[in-house]
Amino acid sequence: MQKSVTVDVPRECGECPIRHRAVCARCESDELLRLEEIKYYRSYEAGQTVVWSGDRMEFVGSVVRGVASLTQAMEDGRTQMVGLLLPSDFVGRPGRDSAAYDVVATTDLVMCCFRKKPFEDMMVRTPHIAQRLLEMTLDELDAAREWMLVLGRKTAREKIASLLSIIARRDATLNLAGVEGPLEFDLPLTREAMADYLGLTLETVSRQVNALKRDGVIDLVGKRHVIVPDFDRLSEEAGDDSDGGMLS
Amino acid sequence: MQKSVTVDVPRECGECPIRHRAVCARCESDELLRLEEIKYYRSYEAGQTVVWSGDRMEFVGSVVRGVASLTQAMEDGRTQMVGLLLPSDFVGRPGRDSAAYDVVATTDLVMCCFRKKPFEDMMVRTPHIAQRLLEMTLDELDAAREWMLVLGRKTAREKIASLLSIIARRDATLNLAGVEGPLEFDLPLTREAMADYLGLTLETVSRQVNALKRDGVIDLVGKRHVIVPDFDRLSEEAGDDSDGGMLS
DNA sequence: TATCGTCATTGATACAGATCAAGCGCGCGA
DNA sequence: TCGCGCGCTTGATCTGTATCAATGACGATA
Repeated sequence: MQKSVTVDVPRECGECPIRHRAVCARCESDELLRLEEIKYYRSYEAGQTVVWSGDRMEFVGSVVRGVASLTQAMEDGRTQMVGLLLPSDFVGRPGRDSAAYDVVATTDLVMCCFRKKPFEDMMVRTPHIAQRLLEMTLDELDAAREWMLVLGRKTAREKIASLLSIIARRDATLNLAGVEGPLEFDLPLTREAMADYLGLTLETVSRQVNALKRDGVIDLVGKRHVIVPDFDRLSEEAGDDSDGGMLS
Repeated sequence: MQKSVTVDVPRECGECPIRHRAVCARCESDELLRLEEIKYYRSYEAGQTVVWSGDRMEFVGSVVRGVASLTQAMEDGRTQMVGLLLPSDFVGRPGRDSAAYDVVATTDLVMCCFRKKPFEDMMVRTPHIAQRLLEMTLDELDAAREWMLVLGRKTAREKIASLLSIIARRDATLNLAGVEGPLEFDLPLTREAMADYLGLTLETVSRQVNALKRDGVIDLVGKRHVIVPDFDRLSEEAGDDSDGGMLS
């Protein structure tokens, strides 16, 4: 049964919650107007696939609300998440016409889409967009490299702590969030999705999450709501330099 | 003892072996002239560190000859390679002033360097450079994501086969190389560097390389020269779709 | 209220790859 | 020519995580 997703989207870019972080962040108001002409919103419900790997990409766009994941699968079913897309993140590669990864909504999702061709045309004429996209891509590359360290060298416990720390950090920068005091957030991922993110099985994820809880590193309300009483402690468990490194 | 590295570099960009693949690939001849004014070459010998993570970056640049690696280390010494830089690859991030990773020459290395500030200035005025850098960064991101699947989900044997396949492919596109017939190349990495690339120990790397040899998937001349009699077979061992996917 | 499905937990066991420990082979400098 | 060091191999053993197998908890549907 089709659950109806309330589409409560800004009508103007000026009011958009991701206005200052997305690919359009650097646009002047006239550029924004032209973007507005080619944009449209689309909603997906949790679990829905946005694009299948190999399919023709009709659009590129930004996550406005919700969370999506980029995953890659082997023929025998082994699956690795290769991107976690939070609000303001960009989906799609200008210049390529078929998707390289599966894009799946892991929560209810709203995307701001641009038909691919007009967007590409606009990118050529609008350096502000290309500049911002370069910056965002470089950030994603950094994130991917941090993730490679997690996948290649960390223990299961450190992997879980790393994931929680990454989500906590991104959640904190997205919302207001003073750095001090207990952090608190909802996990946007099932245990299985966490396993796909971290290169583990869902059983190991479950065991290690509960171990971190037993050890007081985190607290759980239900299965998805996480409280982090001491972020430095969590960073330590993640094996990160204890530089207190909030912010990127 | 300082081994002298013969610096046999092109004097003009027009004769440069990476002219059509590097960050300057799209430049017109007048743009190239301006780049030539701010460029200089630097050589490193195998094993030398080009930049330390956290250090101030004085320059950005391209690998002209040789191989370098980008690595990240944890406090306790665990090390993960996060980038393998072959000729034409770009080092450094415009807009950031301290290095995020260690850059180490894994073979003798020649780099074409640009002082950071003048290059950044030039990037603003020269869309061709920014465009090409975006394209290259997107390619690197794709490579990083393929690598994440390797790190997260593949067995030791598949990891080794994947690495060999990646190097064979890049080597083939760099040189002439018809697709058919046995491929042949030198491994630019020690067993330890391969282990750091793949999230394994050097012992496991050694065992699996020799296992692939015993099984006839590869042949070795000495310890570093690899012959691949059947590339499809290698791809299969790597767990890749047997789409015969040469080229990206 | 009963039933089903999804998501998560928990336990027992197996195994791939890490770890610990020699030992080899080749190039280089003395 | 010897000996040393580095890169690599090989073997024995240990262990962290996967795998296999129930079971539990909750929300939705009938």
